[in-house]
Amino acid sequence: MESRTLADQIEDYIKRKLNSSRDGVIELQRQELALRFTCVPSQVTYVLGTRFTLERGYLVESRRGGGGYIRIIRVPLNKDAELKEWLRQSLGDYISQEAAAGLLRRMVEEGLLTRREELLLNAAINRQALPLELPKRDQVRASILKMVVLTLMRRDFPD
Amino acid sequence: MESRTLADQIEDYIKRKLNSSRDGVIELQRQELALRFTCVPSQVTYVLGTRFTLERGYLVESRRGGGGYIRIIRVPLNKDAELKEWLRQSLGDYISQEAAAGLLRRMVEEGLLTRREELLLNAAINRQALPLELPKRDQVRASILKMVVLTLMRRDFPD
DNA sequence: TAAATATAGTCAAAGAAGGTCAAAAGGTTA
DNA sequence: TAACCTTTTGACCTTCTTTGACTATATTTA
Repeated sequence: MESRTLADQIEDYIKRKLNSSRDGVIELQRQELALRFTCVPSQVTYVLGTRFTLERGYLVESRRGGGGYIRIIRVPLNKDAELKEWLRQSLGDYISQEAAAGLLRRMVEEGLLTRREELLLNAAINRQALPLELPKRDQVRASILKMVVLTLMRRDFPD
Repeated sequence: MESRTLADQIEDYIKRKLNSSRDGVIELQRQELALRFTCVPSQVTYVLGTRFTLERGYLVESRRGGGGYIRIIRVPLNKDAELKEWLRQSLGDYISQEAAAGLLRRMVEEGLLTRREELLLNAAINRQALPLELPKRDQVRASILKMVVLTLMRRDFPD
């Protein structure tokens, strides 16, 4: 498994908790997590800031002071207008390999792509697959992804 | 046969590790290898870039920062000399959209790809998805397809 | 209500990888 | 030997993680 760093472990822990919550919402306390993983509290903040972003489909709310908490909400994307809007916004004229991989991963999580499809498309937009200089490479990648998304949204695309 | 440059030794070492791995996937750390061979880390990068290429049937992934690693994946092409030859011939350095579509279709017929995967990959290598001038476009298409095929042949690729 | 307590947030520095690029060194070949 | 290709090195860059000092805000208590 991919829990090489503390941050990865904390990420996994949170995701497990989210999975076992019925409504995709959990609350936790920063200090408690820090104790559980023997780290400074800001480590938790780091994990939230890098892994539980809106781009990746999470909303994080919190409150300070006594009785404070951090609430993590998995944001569902309902297959239509929202999804298109999200894709339109995420997919600019240029996109890095990392951002593209993030988009594909999200699509898998939303049930739009299978794991196999993700791997194949990741291969197709991989740096090594696009022997181009840098502004151009990110541009072509964005172009490919747009086409893929359009295809995916065609009425006659198979389930 | 006694070339024995440092690069050759490192190459051999990595290949031995790959051989003794169960699934043709290993992970290593650049710095660790550099220490083992008493060389600068970029020497390892050089070996990877010259010996563990797509053409030779290897995929290389990596991650920076704490917990960083280099993952080397060997695609078992030798398993199937025919397939290898077929790919070498069909999939040259350049390939047209039509020929590429033919390959994908063939792969579906062989049970290597699903219909959905074919549609998505066709979208990805479509003329419109590759805003490039003509010699280049066919070259990038060939590159993408190679990457996709290699990915498909990874031992750890899901059924 | 003021002070104490309990949380969470921010930010920058330090640490831990890997990447890039070009020059120097070493080999091969015409 | 000159030209060319491959290997070796090192300086510098980018990305990601960990840590801690300091800040902000909410609740509880005196």
